[in-house]
Amino acid sequence: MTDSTEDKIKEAARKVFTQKGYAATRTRDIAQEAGINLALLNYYFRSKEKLFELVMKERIDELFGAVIPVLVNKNDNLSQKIEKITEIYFNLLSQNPDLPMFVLNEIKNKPDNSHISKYLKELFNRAELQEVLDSVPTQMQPFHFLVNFIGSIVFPFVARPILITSGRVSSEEYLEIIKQQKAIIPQLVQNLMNIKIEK
Amino acid sequence: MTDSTEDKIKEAARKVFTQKGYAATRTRDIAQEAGINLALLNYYFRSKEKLFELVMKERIDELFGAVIPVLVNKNDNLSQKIEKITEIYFNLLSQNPDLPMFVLNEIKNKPDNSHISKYLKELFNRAELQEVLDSVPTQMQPFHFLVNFIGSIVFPFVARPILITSGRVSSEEYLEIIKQQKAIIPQLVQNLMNIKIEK
DNA sequence: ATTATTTTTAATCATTTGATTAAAACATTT
DNA sequence: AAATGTTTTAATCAAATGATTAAAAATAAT
Repeated sequence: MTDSTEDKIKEAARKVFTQKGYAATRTRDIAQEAGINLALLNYYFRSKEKLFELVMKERIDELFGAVIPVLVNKNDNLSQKIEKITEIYFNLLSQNPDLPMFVLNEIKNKPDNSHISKYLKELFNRAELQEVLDSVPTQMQPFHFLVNFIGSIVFPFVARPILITSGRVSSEEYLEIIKQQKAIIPQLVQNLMNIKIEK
Repeated sequence: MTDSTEDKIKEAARKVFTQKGYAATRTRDIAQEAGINLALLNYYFRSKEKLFELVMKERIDELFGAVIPVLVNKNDNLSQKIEKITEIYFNLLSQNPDLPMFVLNEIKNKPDNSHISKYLKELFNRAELQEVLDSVPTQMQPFHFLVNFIGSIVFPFVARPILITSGRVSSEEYLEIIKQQKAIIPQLVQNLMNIKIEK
């Protein structure tokens, strides 16, 4: 617990921004969460906006960067990669259920933030990604395949608030759904590769 | 174009709230969008919060209510219902791409708003829904099936901002993905029903 | 036409909010 | 220990924001 003040603020910002989103977050919330004087936030990070961009980059890294090592690894074949990515994502999202919604929503809200969009472009245009996508035996566009694969992982997490709030699913049942979803992903992906596209 | 003042405000609120979310929306934005004096917003709707709840209910209705008639219709069998629901959703979301993210996000942000949660509970606990779910021949929980079905429709829309901003997909290519996604939904759903669950 | 009622406006209020400042407290160097 | 540099605090600012008010304008009722 001997975090530097700077780290305490960044950590608090990460938590509050992710939970409430940029617009609903008050710099005072962050200061309180970090247990520091409000002025220190500006002393270390200049502005709410700057602090946000920092956090946002880190969260994007967390969400997308985690799979890069797997994609790059030449020892794994496609189905091994898919298995590992699934494993990584279910762990990551179980620990950070708000993460995907946060990133999706903030990118939607500020699509023209140059820092962030530049960062995203770099991540999504890496040669390694293209290489793996090219190796997918599918009739649909490889990127379309990716959307479905990732969607089947992410959507149950994004939909959690509505499932719980609707009262249709208890917290325990929700966990059961997540667990089962993880188990069936290999089948879902296999089925995806067998999808027939009519020309 | 002879909308009443009240309707003009509600329409503007619907637009701005959906686009920017509750927290980022300024009542002045709504007033300007509606072309009315700011005070009229409070005159007709008391507060930002009240106006928001009104809009939110309508949007929830739009997002979930549209499929009720299809579910209820006794003349259609399951695959016909799925086909019709797919059709309805792709049309709805093509016209309202921000709608699902808005609803998902705001419910996440205010899960304990009593009005809204009560409304959601009613929608999700209708007997008709249960009846249809019970008719799905699947090894997974019927509600889990629903999450995957709806996810394969909604996720491509939720992911749009990130796909476009990443530069990996042009607007035209995105439309192509959506179009193809719609076309393969019957296969996806069929595959879903064939998923094997190990006990 | 006059009065009453409803709708609209401009001005203003009280809070909230992001940010700054000047001084204090603390740490480091000489 | 004195001087210098860094971090922290309390107080404050200016702008933004949701909301109200009192008067004006428009509409309806008598």
